[in-house]
Amino acid sequence: MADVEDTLTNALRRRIIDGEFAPGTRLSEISLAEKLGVSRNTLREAFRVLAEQGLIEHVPHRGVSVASPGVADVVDIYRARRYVEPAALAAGSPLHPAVAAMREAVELGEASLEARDWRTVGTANMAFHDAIVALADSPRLERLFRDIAAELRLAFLEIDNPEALHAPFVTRNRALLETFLEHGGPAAATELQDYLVLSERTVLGAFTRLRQG
Amino acid sequence: MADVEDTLTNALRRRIIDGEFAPGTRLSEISLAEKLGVSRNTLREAFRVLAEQGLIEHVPHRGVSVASPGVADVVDIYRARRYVEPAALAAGSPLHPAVAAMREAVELGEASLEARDWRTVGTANMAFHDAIVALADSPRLERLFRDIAAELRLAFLEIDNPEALHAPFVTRNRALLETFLEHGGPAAATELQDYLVLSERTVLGAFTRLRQG
DNA sequence: TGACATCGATTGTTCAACAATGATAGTCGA
DNA sequence: TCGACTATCATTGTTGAACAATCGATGTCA
Repeated sequence: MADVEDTLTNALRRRIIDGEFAPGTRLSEISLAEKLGVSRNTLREAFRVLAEQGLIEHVPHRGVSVASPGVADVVDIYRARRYVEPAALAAGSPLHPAVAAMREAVELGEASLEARDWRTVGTANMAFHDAIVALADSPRLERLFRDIAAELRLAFLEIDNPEALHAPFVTRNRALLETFLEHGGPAAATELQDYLVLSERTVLGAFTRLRQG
Repeated sequence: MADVEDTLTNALRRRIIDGEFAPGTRLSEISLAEKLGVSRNTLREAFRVLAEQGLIEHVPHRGVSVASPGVADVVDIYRARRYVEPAALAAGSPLHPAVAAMREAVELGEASLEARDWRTVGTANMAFHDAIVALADSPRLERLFRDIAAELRLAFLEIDNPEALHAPFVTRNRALLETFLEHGGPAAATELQDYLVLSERTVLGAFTRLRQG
């Protein structure tokens, strides 16, 4: 299964994150297996992995569906982010290789902002925060962030107003990087705390508006 | 699979954590499936879940074996713990339901210490820290801790000197709980930082001695 | 209208088979 | 004798079909 299924798991993961299957979509074993050209058993193994990662939801005897994070999930995701990201930034070294990734993400975000390519702006924002977590040099924390970042992407898909969601943070990413390099990790960590509060508020606001109208 | 396999996954998980399969043990699909009375396919699905949780290691075409955490893993596990536990304690409320769980864990640890039941002492210690994480009210952080706690148990199994590993921390748990209740979260968080450093050093020391002879 | 029984579709699970891969053992040559 | 090579074999990866178990929907009846 490592051959076909590892590929299969990644392929499915990418397609879900890319929004090919909208959040909440039921994933039928039979039809999806046929569509992907694999057997039901192989597909089910991939399902278990993705369910464990929180990307799909598995209800016994009712099948799996793409996760559709709610307000509680978003709140918890940001709570987890506030536990990890500021601390990683505070303790991070400006000489760490991940700093280059941070800079690249900032620049990609700025370029995509100008091109009004909101999808890529969102990807760049996530890459920026991924790089922040990478400062901690902890595979386990990176894996946690990878999973919650994927969940957050699903939440973004539900909202479907990428400009409001991603655009405001390109400037903040640049500023945060400069604070980190010029004033050090602790100062940047404080700034990131506010950043995350604002980001959470933006997402939750969009969610609330979604429910009302 | 939810019926048989959810049970199956939990059963396997428990047996691994309990040390029925020593760290590093190869788990043959055929023989284990026969032993457990399930089919290979069903067992493989459980394997995927446990592999995702870090309890077993999966090498393509070579099967799965019980994880045997090394020094790097222990270091990373404690790094992750230092990111989560002190912050959870610092922000935790003394009125939180998890405080009762903390107290119960302390008392169970003290009783088991007197009975020289090191296995239960270890379980109680883990329950104590689990309760600390529960203070954060974050399902995702709890899941992270659940996984790394299980890995840590495997590391303990490798060392196999439960008294030195668990006994010293019963007193510290009691002290930490009292600090939390009497002087508040931040003070307790500071104490927990030192606690975790000491704990890590204890485990790593035992590991090093293990390699040398 | 609402409770109930029936039906159908899907999931849960098993089994048997075969391809692909990795490890092992045995062979050959230097 | 030793090392490289090859053949063999056991195990994993994957498939397809089959059947039981369960859920949801449909339709029936009071």
